[in-house]
Amino acid sequence: MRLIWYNNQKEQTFSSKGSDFMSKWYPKNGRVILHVDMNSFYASVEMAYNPELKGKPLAIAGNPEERRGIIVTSSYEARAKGVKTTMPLWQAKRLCPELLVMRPNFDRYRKASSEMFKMMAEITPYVQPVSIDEGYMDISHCHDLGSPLDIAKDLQLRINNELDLPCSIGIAPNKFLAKMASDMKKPMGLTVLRKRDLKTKLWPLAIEEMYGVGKKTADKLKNVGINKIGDLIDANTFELKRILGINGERLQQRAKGEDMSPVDPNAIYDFKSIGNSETLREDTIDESTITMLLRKLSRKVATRLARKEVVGQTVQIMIRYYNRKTITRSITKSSYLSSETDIFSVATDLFELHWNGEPIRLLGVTVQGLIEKSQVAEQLDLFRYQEQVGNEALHEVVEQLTTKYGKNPFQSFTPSVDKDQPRTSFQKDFLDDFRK
DNA sequence: TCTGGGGTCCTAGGACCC
DNA sequence: TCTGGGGTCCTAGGACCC
Repeated sequence: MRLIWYNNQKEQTFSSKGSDFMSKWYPKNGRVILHVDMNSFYASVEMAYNPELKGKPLAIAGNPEERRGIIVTSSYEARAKGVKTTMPLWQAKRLCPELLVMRPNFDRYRKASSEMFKMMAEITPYVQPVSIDEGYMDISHCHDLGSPLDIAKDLQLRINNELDLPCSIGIAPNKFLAKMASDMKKPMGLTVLRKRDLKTKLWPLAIEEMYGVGKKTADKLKNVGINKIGDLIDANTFELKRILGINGERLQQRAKGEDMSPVDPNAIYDFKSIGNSETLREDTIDESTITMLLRKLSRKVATRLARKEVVGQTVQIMIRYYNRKTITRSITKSSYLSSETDIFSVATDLFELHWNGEPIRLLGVTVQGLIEKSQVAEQLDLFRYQEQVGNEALHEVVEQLTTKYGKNPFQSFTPSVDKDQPRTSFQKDFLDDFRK
């Protein structure tokens, strides 16, 4: 019997106790989640592309020609010499003088990425990409394809055989544990992390190894004597909440091995912002340089908005000064914008209003409050209707529909229609009805 | 010679409304 | 003359992740 992977062979023979068996090992939320994590992805793709690079210390760096380049990814050979992600290039070269450095070829990476996600999608539609090189899969219902371990093994082999790319896969009852598991063995690791493995495999890990715990959080936790993931279990929940807010509670839940968050294939479609930023070659106070960069960034953002067919309501700029002090300033407009001209104009206004005159190292432009272009048209419909029939008639219709649907998608609907936009499919249905 | 660029989520204060 | 309490939106900053 392979349907219950929680049991290894031995224990299965012990514990086949009828119904109790099912409830014990294939429980209420008996999910099986994989986390697939490509190993040193960019470097591996380059090696697959040019096998002569294999076995050599290779690094992909932001801007190899420039002073401020940093290591984005490095091969295991480079890591062995101490080269690490985010390390400045000059530092990496000092540690490893024979380091081969390439700039990123994003088109290659995107191609490889889409091939690997295709392979996952052949196993199940429940695939959630989280970045170019990692994703979750919910294979709870894939009994026909073999045991979870077999499925993972097959997938790993296929990615390796057909794409020449190594990956690690974590197998667990939820996303958090799967993520932690895929991290435990690299490269080409396959790690099963069951609830009953937590004590030996998860809890002894240093607290900073935990997903969601960065430097700041680790410091705060260590200050109260929490040094290992297991220490979170017995910690006082109120104390954790006091120190870390809602995140404290969540970390404790996860340490206990609990994480109900679903694998959501649609998550990638509701992005909330699109932005571009760039570090200048040299710190500058030259206004024409600044203007040129703001225009370039606005253009990039506008192009990406257009490609995704969305528009946004808020424009944010980011200024990083020579001393790395960074500020953000934003403004929300009453209408939506998406053109280079509009974004540039708002960004420039914000810049002129808030620049303190000190030398600038980096500028960024981001558009937030995104909605689909098509929904703006729907909104205009509403607006026109309001103008035609007046506010009261509009109210009446909305109220009728609210009764029908049980809730009103335009919560603070009156008096300004243009403030609220449909966001959910429910709202779309509502609107379709409304038009009639 | 320090430290890129793309994001998400959370917090906290003030404005404003009911 | 002084006064509640809940809710949402906007803005800025911080923490984290890849």
